[in-house]
Parts: sequence; structure tokens; C-alpha cells
Amino acid sequence: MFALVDCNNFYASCERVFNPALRLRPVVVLSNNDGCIIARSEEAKALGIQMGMPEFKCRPLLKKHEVAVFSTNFALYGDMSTRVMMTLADLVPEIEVYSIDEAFLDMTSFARFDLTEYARLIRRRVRQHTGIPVCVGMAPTKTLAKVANRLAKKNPHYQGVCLLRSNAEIQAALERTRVEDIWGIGRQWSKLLQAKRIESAADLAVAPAAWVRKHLHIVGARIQAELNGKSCLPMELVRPAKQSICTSRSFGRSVTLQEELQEAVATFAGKCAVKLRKENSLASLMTVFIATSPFNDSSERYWGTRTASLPCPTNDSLAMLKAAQTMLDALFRAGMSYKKAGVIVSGIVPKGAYSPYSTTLSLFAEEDPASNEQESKIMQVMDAINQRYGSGAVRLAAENSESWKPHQERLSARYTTRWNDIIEVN
DNA sequence: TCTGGGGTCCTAGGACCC
DNA sequence: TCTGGGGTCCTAGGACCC
Repeated sequence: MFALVDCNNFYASCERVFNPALRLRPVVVLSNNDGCIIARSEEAKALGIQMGMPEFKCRPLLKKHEVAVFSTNFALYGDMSTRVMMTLADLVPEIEVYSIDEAFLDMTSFARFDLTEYARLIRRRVRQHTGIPVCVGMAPTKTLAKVANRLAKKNPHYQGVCLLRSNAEIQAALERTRVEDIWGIGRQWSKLLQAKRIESAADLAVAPAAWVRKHLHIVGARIQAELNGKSCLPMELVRPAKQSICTSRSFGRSVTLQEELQEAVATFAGKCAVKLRKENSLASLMTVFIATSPFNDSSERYWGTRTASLPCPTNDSLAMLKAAQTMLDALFRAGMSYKKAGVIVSGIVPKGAYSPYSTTLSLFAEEDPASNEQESKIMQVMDAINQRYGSGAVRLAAENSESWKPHQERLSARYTTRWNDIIEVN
């Protein structure tokens, strides 16, 4: 038996926890650069504000209804997420943190309890410890637990907890779920299914298995099996190491100068290096991309990307920055108005697995592997200082965000991670 | 004028190995 | 005249997730 705990309107709820006056107002949270709506309170949804809508397009509506609008405050949401997950882990030891606002719990060993009662306790406890409202869906497979959670969210009479156990309960739930609302069925597959008159989850459950396997591949076949109560997706208690790490941003204004782009790309490479070190991993490949606005006329559009292998697997900021600069030089085209850039690292190996003596060395690497030792110590010191005094306390000189800094005009305080932010509020 | 960021998995085809 | 079987790795493209 799986439970899926999902926070309600997570980002909007985080803003409300520290600003109780917002409980009476619709709340929305914007994407980076204050671009699109990415979270809405129930009241905001009721006003017809769509997910992913550009903010400038619904500005009149936001104003008319005095909607509270926030820039994305990832420091706050990330920390609140950790608190929610810690509370859950105290109540159910087998937990898979699935996303920033969701976790699967293995309820198998709770079979002798009243599951619905226990789920209510989970809700109360999370609310009490963090202020975040959650819903709980429970069923014999992860996909069905997702279905159950959705029902708990949509129908107030469940009071936030929906358990699907008997065949009759499961069948009724499947009939009330459209294919596009099933976990793993996106836009394209919905279209395909609807063309085949497969409209509800109940329809998909009984669709010809060979057809599903052929058109929706192994992924779709698993979804179908899960809808039929056959569990194919086990709990993943340990998060696997990341296979790729990406840092990218849209710019607050158009950037035309190569030097400004260099500062942006250096900053992203530096951030990728920090993320790699946090994972205790090394990257062997790096991709750099720069892009104009996709909304430009095609004559003014450019999407440049380049991938190169690093001289040897590394998480050293200096080495990564150097590689990124070289790639940017090859990509840069003068006369374009750039709106976005990013750095992606891949070919990731755990740090312990790599040693210059056990791995093939680059024929062309300029440095002797022994010199990496010292650089690695510099990075350790940098990370320690930034940990203690806040990220950005020390950085490489090439990292600079003055020219391209994204808009963040409605940022709330980092209530749970920065003393200074709280002092300013009071 | 203004339009997000960060991931995963699967498939198919080509190049290569013994 | 007859010309196999079993693999891996890489890439691009397409789908999906939050």
C-alpha cells in the first residue's frame, strides 16, 4: 500500500505561512524573471488564472481582484519542503521524496492500523509543524495513489484523505478520472488515446495491451498495469545521483555584449560546480547554450549550443569556468539580442570512483593531476565560507550578475534561512 | 514591452567490438 | 556458391514529470 502526500498549492501556501493576512486573498507565485504564473491559491484558480500564463497577459485580472503576486522564492520553498519531508519521515520511515512538494510513503507495515485515521494524523501533524496543508491519497500502486490524491484534492468531502482499496473503490475512481489526468499521460498521449476513444482511466485499464505497448511503449504499458492494481513502480528510498545538472536563466534585459554574456555563463558554470560538489560528483562533459527570445521574428532568432568533454572529470569552479568561456567564444554571434543562457554538465561520475591513477588520463590535459589537490582545497574553503556567511560571500571575479540579473521585484523574505531578512521585516 | 527552470526515461539508428 | 550471432556505446528526437 502506497500513500502519496502532496502539498496543496505549495508555493502559494509557503507565502501564506509567514503572512497570515494573505489567507483572505488570492495568491499567485511567478516563475523566474517574474515571467509566468507557476502557482495559484484556490481563490486564484477560481478567478480563472491559468497555470503557465504570462504575468503581463493577466495583469489587469490580477489588479482587479487584488491578487497578491510574488516572485519565486526558492530559498523559502526549498527549506519549507525539507521541513515537510522531515515531519513525514518521523511518521512513516519508508519515504521517497518525489518532488519539492510530494512524497510517496510505503504504508505496507501500517496495514493493521486504520489507514484513513493515520493519514488524517499525517495531515494534522504536517499542518501543525510547518503550516502547510497537504492531501493524502492511498492505493495499492503509485499510479493509483496519484489518482486517489487527485480525488482528495478535488472533492472537499474527502477532507484531504482518499483511500482506494477494494476493487469497487478503484473502479469508481478510474471512471471519474480522465486519461489526461493520469500520472505519466501528457498532452501527446492524451490526444492519441482520445482519438482511439480511450477517454477515462477505466477505459485505459481495459484497452488492448498490445496496442498500448506498441504506441505508448513500455512506459504506457506500466501505467496500464498500475491502473489494474499491479505495482510496477517500486519505492526509491535513496535518491540516485544526478545524471546531469543544469543552471540557466532568462535575462532581465536583452544582452548584446560578449563580456556581459561571459559574466552570465561564468556564473552558471560556477553554480554547476557548486551543485556538483554538493552531490560529491565530477562531470566529464559540459554544454553551453545562448539564446535570443523564441518570440522574436525568425530572422533575429538564434539558439547556439556546444558540448565538449572536459580535460578530465572535475567539479572545480576554475576549470569549469575556463571550459565554459572557450565554448562561449565559439558560440557568440555579434549583433544578436540574447535573452537566455545556460550551462549543463553531464557524464557525471561519483567522486570516489575517480582517481587519476585508476582512470584513463587525457592525452592533452595541460595540468599534472597532482595539482588538482590544491584546487580542490580552495573549493572546499570557498564552499565552507559560503555555507557560513551565505552563498555569494566569496565568488570568482568572473561571476557577475549586474548586467543580466533576472527581474525579482516581488520577492518575499527568506523567513527560514536568513536572519537579516527577518530583521528587515520587523 | 513583458513569455521559467530543472530533470528523467525510452526508442531507433549507426558505428563499433569480438 | 555459400557469408552469424551477440553485444556496447553514442546521439538525436520525443515523450513525460514537477
